[in-house]
Amino acid sequence: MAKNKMKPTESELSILQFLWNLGPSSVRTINDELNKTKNTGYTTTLKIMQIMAEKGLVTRIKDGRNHIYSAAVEQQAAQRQLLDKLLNGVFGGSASKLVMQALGNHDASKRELDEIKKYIEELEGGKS
Amino acid sequence: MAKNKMKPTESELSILQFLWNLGPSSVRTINDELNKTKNTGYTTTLKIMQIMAEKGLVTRIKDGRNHIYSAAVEQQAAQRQLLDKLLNGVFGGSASKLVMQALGNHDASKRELDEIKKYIEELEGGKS
DNA sequence: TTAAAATTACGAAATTATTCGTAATTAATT
DNA sequence: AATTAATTACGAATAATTTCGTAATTTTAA
Repeated sequence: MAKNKMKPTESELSILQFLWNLGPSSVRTINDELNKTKNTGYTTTLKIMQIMAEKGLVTRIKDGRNHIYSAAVEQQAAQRQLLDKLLNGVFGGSASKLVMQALGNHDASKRELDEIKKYIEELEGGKS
Repeated sequence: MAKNKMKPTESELSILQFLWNLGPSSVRTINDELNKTKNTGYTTTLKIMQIMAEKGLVTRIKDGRNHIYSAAVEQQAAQRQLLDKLLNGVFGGSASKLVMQALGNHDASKRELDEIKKYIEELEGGKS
């Protein structure tokens, strides 16, 4: 099983986040991380990571007795997928509503706001 | 029945979306809407809405032979909760990353971009 | 070299979510 | 009133996801 556009489940996503942040990691490492916030059995984590490998969400190599897993989907792709889901799920597809809500609630710094403004101007460059 | 903070499932969210947009509606109405994009049996929709009532996600009143359902969670509350989760979950808490990704992927119109820019300037007003 | 410890493989149980069939109920129509 | 049509209630089938027990394998240590 290796085809693209496989959509990660909730718990697959939380494992991917660790792989993105920590880089290639063993099951043990990931399971330890998970257990900082949620009690999860080792074989549970293992199983999910094995399933992820079947789906092509991660790759793995042997290293001694361990397997070392690496994310095989780009963080950006996952961000995009979740953003889509949120956008259509609860913002009625309006990106600008989402954006304004995000900015309003989360109090970005002036520098961030300037960055975004600049980015918008770039986007508008290709539009006007 | 149950208390708040119930997290809607995927299909519950799509029903909430219609209730938010259309206001209080019968099962028939919602099912018709759903069937514009996805083939869904009437009793399936009914069942999910009944479950939502048990969870307290919707309320309902009798109207003749029908029940009329209303969203019992505010759209904004749901937006904010899910946005927070996404932000901290996959965007490392960076609202600007999220915003730029949203704008980049979803190709807002020039008018929308202008609106957002204006909104940013308002926000900056209270910051400079 | 054997025993202990850690890891992987496998399968199946448990949980959660979705779908739908059928019976019971209610309202409208004749 | 009797028939028909629509809706609700209920329960169970299906599907998807998560969890975990146990056996097999591999490495480390005694």
